[in-house]
Amino acid sequence: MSIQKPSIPKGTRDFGPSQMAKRNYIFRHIRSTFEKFGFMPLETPTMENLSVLTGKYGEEGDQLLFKILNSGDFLKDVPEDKLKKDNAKALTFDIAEKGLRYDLTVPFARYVVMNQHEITFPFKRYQIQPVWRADRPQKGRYREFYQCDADVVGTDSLLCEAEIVLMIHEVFEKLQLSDYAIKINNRKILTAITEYIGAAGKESEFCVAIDKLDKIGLEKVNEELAQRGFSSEAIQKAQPFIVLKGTNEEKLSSLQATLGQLPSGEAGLSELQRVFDYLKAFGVSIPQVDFDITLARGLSYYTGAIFEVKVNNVSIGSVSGGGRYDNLTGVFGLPGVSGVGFSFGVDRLYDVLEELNLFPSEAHTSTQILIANFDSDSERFALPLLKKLREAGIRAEIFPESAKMKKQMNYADKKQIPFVLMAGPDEIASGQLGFKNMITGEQKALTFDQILALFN
RNA sequence: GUGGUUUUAGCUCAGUUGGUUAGAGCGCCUGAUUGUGGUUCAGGAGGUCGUGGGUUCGAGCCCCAUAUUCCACCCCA
Repeated sequence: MSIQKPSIPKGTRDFGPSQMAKRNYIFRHIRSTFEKFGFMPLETPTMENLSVLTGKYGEEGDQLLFKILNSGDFLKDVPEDKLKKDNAKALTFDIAEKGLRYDLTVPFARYVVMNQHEITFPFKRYQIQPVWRADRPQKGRYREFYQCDADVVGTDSLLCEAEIVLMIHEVFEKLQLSDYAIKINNRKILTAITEYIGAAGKESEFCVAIDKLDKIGLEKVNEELAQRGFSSEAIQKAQPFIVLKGTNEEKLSSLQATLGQLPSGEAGLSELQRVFDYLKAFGVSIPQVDFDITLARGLSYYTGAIFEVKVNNVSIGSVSGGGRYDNLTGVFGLPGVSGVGFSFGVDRLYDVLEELNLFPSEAHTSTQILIANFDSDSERFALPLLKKLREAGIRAEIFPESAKMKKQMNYADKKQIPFVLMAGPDEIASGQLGFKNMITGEQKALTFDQILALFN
């Protein structure tokens, strides 16, 4: 057998100990925030039946699904005529009946429908699991990445939207991020705009174009609108909306005169107003909240509020996003359940914190005390001490063999272990153990109880 | 999915028009120092030049294929 070079699939990564320490630092803060706001954990299978996943993310999304090849002779029951060349698409559902989850929201909706009789509504759940997308990878864009979702289903209350903003704010505060924007908009407002400019029904084309304003500028956006079949009159009428400026309140009131006349506009504007009112009622001021009329978001299931969070001055895209979906469970046979949720992208948050150098040194939690191993007698002497250290809640380990002191010290240094405990023949005889601080290099002779007392 | 880009030691990178034995810094190992890391000094190991083909007397360098990285589009966390 020839030796093969080991490799991992495109767009996936290994996470070593120091990376895991930093990732766990992010997970910790997100999880504790979700729990503080009353969300309960949920996990769903890595793979779903393909029929659960398809058709939920638009045509583009379906193409990004990873499909799982059926076991056994997967061609056995495929009709002859489907096996022709250039027929891969039609063949897909015959040879793959399962797929890897693309996000956490659709599996959640599936779970809600399957467990509707046990669930007490409103149902608040959080879910931290990896998702897979057959995207072309780039920086900050992976084929396997973690999402941290929090959703509430079974209530229309806009209090949920306000609490989502609060949770984002809290997590970012804990991660010491302050220069970011929580962009918020409402699908109903976008609908109203297309109606107002006389292009009703062309909402998604409109969204795709204006979503790029930041990136390509007004002129190109207008070009794109024209390309997508908007009349010059419609584009003209859309201008005031695209370039809308001012505070969130100013934007809302200036839109009242135009979009407020339309039912969808009225609904969208008042919903947004309610969210702002709730935030005010909480007594917090979150200057990062920005009503951005050009925020669109691609996922087709959003119907009300939409969110997106972007950290400023970094090379990474949005790190969080979400919105309200009025009828996600409808396709699974449970109509009339409204939900709202959002998701943190841990992998992108990681890249952001790394780029801004914001990981605290406490992010690495390693061993606190290493016990040096001199010989078999000292090893035997040390084991009860090691047990006592651990019982006191101290992260401790003994070097597993009586290697050269140089090697053991080097091990402690590389692993960033702050203290080394010396209990060799001399120390055992005198009862005074050597306790070395690896940061200062200072070494003291102390009894074991004195050492324990330092960590109480 | 479309177009481009990257790949040479563990890491970051040099490598001339195709020409002998492919280099550096850092890291790693050994010793100075058989009970002390991080500093210093001396020595050492480590490469199928992403992979598979091709052109050539001769390929790290040219050609083809493929993988991978990153970028733009598309879309998104």
